[in-house]
Amino acid sequence: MIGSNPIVEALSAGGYRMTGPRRAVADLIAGHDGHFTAAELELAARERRLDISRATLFRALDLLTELGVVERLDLPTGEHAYVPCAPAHHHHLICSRCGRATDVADCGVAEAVGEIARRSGYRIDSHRLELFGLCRHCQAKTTTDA
Amino acid sequence: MIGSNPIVEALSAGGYRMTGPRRAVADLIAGHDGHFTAAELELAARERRLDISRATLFRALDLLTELGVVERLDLPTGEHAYVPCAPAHHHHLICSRCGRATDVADCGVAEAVGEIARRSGYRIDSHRLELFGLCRHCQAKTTTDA
DNA sequence: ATTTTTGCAAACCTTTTGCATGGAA
DNA sequence: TTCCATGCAAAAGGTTTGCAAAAAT
Repeated sequence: MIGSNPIVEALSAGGYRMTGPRRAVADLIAGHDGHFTAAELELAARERRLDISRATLFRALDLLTELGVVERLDLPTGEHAYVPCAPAHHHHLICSRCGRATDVADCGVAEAVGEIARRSGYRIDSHRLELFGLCRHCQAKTTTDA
Repeated sequence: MIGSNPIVEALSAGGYRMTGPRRAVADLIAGHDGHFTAAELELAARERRLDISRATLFRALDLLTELGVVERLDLPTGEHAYVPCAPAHHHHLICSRCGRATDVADCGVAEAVGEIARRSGYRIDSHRLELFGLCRHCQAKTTTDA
């Protein structure tokens, strides 16, 4: 967990100052592989006695979203959550149980989108696909632990 | 605009009471073919001197969402919006300029989703695809009127 | 030294809730 | 007449902002 953190790297690559709070947020996120809400992150920070004000936390999340190392997504419940991810186009596959998010390559989505464009006459500029289900691990554990 | 309104129908089919506010919301939505936020709908109601309290408006939107005649979606900006739609699985193609939303049939998305499931090992329970672009009409009007 | 970032606290915006009143069936 | 739905107003979230102090370059 010590060592290169892609988020830290993105910050310095972007010319942003490396501050305590930002580093803390970066580490918090890096040590977390599911999606998380701002509130959850705040709680995690408090538990580890990292003192980050809410405003700073939101500002950091905004920044990281802009840098593309984190993406904001909308859960089916309407909650806003964030997932760490590589700054490239991809889709998110989210486990409804453990919250783990996996980046998904295209797998034919682009083609389908092209077909939709053709049929509708729209010029499609962007699309967002969010997939929800159970990861392999959680399927195996049937409905055991929380 | 007088006559059958699918929203009104869905309400009565669902066994809900047909009240003034609900009818007003139904008409407001039916007379609007783009997406809209709760705030926009509230404004529209006020302009037409329809007196609907905010609480009622939100309650109506919830109800209509449950009935599946309206769907809540998340714009790229993070705003919550609603679109009127048929109660079946489909995707939304949204014009970034005029806000009009079109329901889109599958066009190969299901296959792509299947492929993603196969490769990832996830059991995919649901997915949501939102497409953003310019409708034919707005493409034609290049960048003219708002 | 300069510029960015932070923390605080208040403001804001959106959505929800409790409860008494009013309206549909 | 009996429930369901509404309005109000307050509360509850979630997120943003202004500004002075603190920290990074």
